[in-house]
Amino acid sequence: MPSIVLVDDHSLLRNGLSSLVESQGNTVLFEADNGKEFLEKLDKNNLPDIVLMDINMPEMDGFQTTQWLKTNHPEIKVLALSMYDNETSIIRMLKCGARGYILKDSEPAELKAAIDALVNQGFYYSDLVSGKLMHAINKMDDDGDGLKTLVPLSDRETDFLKHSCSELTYKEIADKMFVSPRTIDGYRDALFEKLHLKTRVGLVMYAIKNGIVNV
Amino acid sequence: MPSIVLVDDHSLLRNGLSSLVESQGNTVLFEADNGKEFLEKLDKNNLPDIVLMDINMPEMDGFQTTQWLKTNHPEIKVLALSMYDNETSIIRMLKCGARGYILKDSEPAELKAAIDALVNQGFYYSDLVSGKLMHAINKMDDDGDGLKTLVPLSDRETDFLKHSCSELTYKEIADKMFVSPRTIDGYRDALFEKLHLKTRVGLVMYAIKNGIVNV
DNA sequence: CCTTCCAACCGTGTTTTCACCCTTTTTTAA
DNA sequence: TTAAAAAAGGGTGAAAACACGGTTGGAAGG
Repeated sequence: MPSIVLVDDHSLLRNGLSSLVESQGNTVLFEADNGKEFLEKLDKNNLPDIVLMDINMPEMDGFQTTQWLKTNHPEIKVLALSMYDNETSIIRMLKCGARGYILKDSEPAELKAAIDALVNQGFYYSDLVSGKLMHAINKMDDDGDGLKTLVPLSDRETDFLKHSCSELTYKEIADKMFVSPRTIDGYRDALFEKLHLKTRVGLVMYAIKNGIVNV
Repeated sequence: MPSIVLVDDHSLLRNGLSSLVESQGNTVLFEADNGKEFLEKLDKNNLPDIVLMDINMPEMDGFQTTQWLKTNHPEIKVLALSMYDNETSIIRMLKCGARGYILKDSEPAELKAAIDALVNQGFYYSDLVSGKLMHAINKMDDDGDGLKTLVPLSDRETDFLKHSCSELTYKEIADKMFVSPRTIDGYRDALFEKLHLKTRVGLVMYAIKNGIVNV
């Protein structure tokens, strides 16, 4: 009987999920509202087999938390649970050490299948995940830049990206970030290059899809 | 024992929610994936007391479905269930006839309180909703335009808004919509006016927050 | 019938955004 | 410790976005 921990900031979903996975024959060790709370509640003498991990959370998100688990408790298997099926999130989550990825609009049967697969085979790659992986690999070949989908953004760039999702002009953003407008130009151009975009709207959509800003 | 129907496209959440509300002493009549499915499943001889209604759904969203219920079965009480706490959604949902509005990250206790309130008093206005309503009223006084938050957009404007959430230039959008770039200018200016915005990024953020485009 | 309203369209001018090419300073890594 | 990379700042010009003030033609209502 696999022991499971739920990490998600939507407590209605989390509670419901809790009864669901228990009815499917699992034990829920505890629940946490976000990554930070999860770390606090984690008991070294009673570790879970599986963590059902949301991605977008306040305080400490799914990427960070999964990464932490990868280095500190690699034996704990993470099943990512997300609202969205965008490629970058999937790839990034797998990069951080997740063993599977399912959407919140999956059927309960798929959740069960995923948990079983994690217990028995150690991983669960749904058609969705396989498809996205395949697509990502194809794109890698296209532009010879395999890192494309998982470009790390610097703190300043992330900060700039957040400010871009507003009606501020670049000059105003420069003021808020205490740098010259030219520097902002630099951040923007760097992001255009990295993310293969060409307009500010593109930046905004990227930031939202990847949870850099919260809508 | 109040009978309840769940309408939400995230079946994991829906299933979990189902066991949760049953454990709280309610009957779940049925579940539906979206508004359209809900209408199909609705049995005139066995109507629910309460509908737990998600807002963002494919096919037919929470606004439309609630509106339909308001005209066809006003005795059925709708409790809106949303990810986001943005004012326009709340106001619009109440306008459509919802008797309450709770967030998906509420505690189960709040869900129970809301359902009880709907049964006993016919409505549930949480602090969140009251606060937003108050704020909306204050803003009404500010600009003398009470309709501000619930401006109806024309089909063409909505269409334009969707296209705006891309890297297309206005000229390219004009081509796609088979009108002159000047007309697009007009749509944009009209939306700026209606929504109190001044940049394209503002439009994009509005479209996303109000579910006009799906991320 | 006339007026009002609205959608579509037009012109002009300013501001913002984007592209491209550049230097200096600081940090990182071989 | 020296080479390379990253971060910051810069200039110019073209393209896109925005502001404002118009025109036209058709539908709705007094």
